[in-house]
Amino acid sequence: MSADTDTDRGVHGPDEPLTIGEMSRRTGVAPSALHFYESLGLIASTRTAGNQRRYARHMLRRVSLITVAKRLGIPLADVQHAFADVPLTQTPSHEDWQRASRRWKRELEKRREGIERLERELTGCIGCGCLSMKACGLLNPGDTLSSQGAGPQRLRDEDA
Amino acid sequence: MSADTDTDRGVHGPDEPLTIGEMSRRTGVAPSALHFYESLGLIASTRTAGNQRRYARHMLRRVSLITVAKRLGIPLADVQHAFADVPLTQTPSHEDWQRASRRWKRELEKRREGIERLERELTGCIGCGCLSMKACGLLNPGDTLSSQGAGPQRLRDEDA
DNA sequence: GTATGACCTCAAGTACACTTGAGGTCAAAT
DNA sequence: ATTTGACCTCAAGTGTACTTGAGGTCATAC
Repeated sequence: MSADTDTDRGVHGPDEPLTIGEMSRRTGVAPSALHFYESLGLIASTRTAGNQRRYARHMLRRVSLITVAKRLGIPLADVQHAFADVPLTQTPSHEDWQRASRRWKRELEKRREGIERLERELTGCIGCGCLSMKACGLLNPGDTLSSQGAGPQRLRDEDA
Repeated sequence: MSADTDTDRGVHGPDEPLTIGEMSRRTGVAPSALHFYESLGLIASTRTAGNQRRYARHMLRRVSLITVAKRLGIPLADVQHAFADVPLTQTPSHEDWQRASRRWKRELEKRREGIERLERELTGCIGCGCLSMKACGLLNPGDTLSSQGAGPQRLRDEDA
C-alpha cells in the first residue's frame, strides 16, 4: 500500500504481521529454526489464505529471548517454562511481560551467581597455583578424603 | 595390599592411579563419558597389563573442569582450547595450572559480563514493563527502525 | 501469462554429547 | 578353580537443536 522499496513486501504499518523472511532477517534466526520453534510451541504464527506464516510483532521478542537463552546454554525446554504464561496467540500485556522478565531475571541471577562463585574460587587458585595442589577446595573432590565414605563431590550440588 | 574395605580396590597411597570406576564415582561422570572424553583427547589414561585404564590423580581436576564447563554451556571444543597447554600425560606443574586458571577465569568473566549486561537491561524492562513496548532497547531489534537498512540486530554482536 | 523468489510440507541428514548393548576379558574373593 | 563384578571394544542408538533437500505452491514484477 504505502509506496516503499523494502525487500519482501511494501513496508507495513506498525501493526502488520511479519513474514518468516522478515522475522529471520530481524532476529538473525534461520527460517528453518523458526519452523522448528513453532513445532515446539515456542512461537506461533497465523496463516494467510495461501498458507504462508505471518508473525505478530511480539514474536520478535520471543525469538530474541530464545536466542539469548541459547547463548547462555539454557535448553529450549527451560525457555518454554520461562514463557509459561506469556500468551502465545494474542499480544501479551504489560503484566505478562513483567512476570516473564522477573522470571528471566531470576534465572540469570542464578547463573551469574554460579559463575561468580566459580570465579572467586578460581581467583584463589590463581593466587596459590593450587589447581595442582591438594589444598584447593574447588576441584579436588576427595583426593585426601576419599576413604571416608559418602562425602566428597563438591561439584555436583546445585542441580537439585 | 593394605587391608582395607573400599569398594574397588584396597585403598591406595596418594600417588596411585585411579580406576575408571573410582574416577566415575568421585567426579560423578559416567564411565562411558570418560571413555568419550578420552576419545576426544580431553583426558588420558595409562593401561594396566590387562588393558584396563588407570587415571593419574590430576585427571580428577580435568574432569571436574569439564563438568563445570558443561554446566556453563561451554562446548567441549572450547574446553579443549582452555586446556591447550596443560600437559595431558604428565602431572601438570603449578605454572601449567596457573595459566589454565587464568584462561578459565577470563572465559568466566566474559560469560558473567554477558549475563550482567542482560540483567541490567532486563531490570530496566521490569521497571517499565517495556518487554512489551517499543521503547525497550533490549529485545526490540528494529521494530520502528526496520526500513532504515542494515542497522538493527542488537542481539547478535558478541560472538565476534 | 510467465518467470522469479519467497514460501510451503515432509523426510532425512548433521553435529554434539553421550548412552546402551553385545560379546568378551580381568581381577579379587571364595 | 570358579564365580562375580569391574572392565574392555566397537557399533548402534538417543536426545537436542537444528539444516538440507525434494517436490510443489504463492505472490509480485515484468
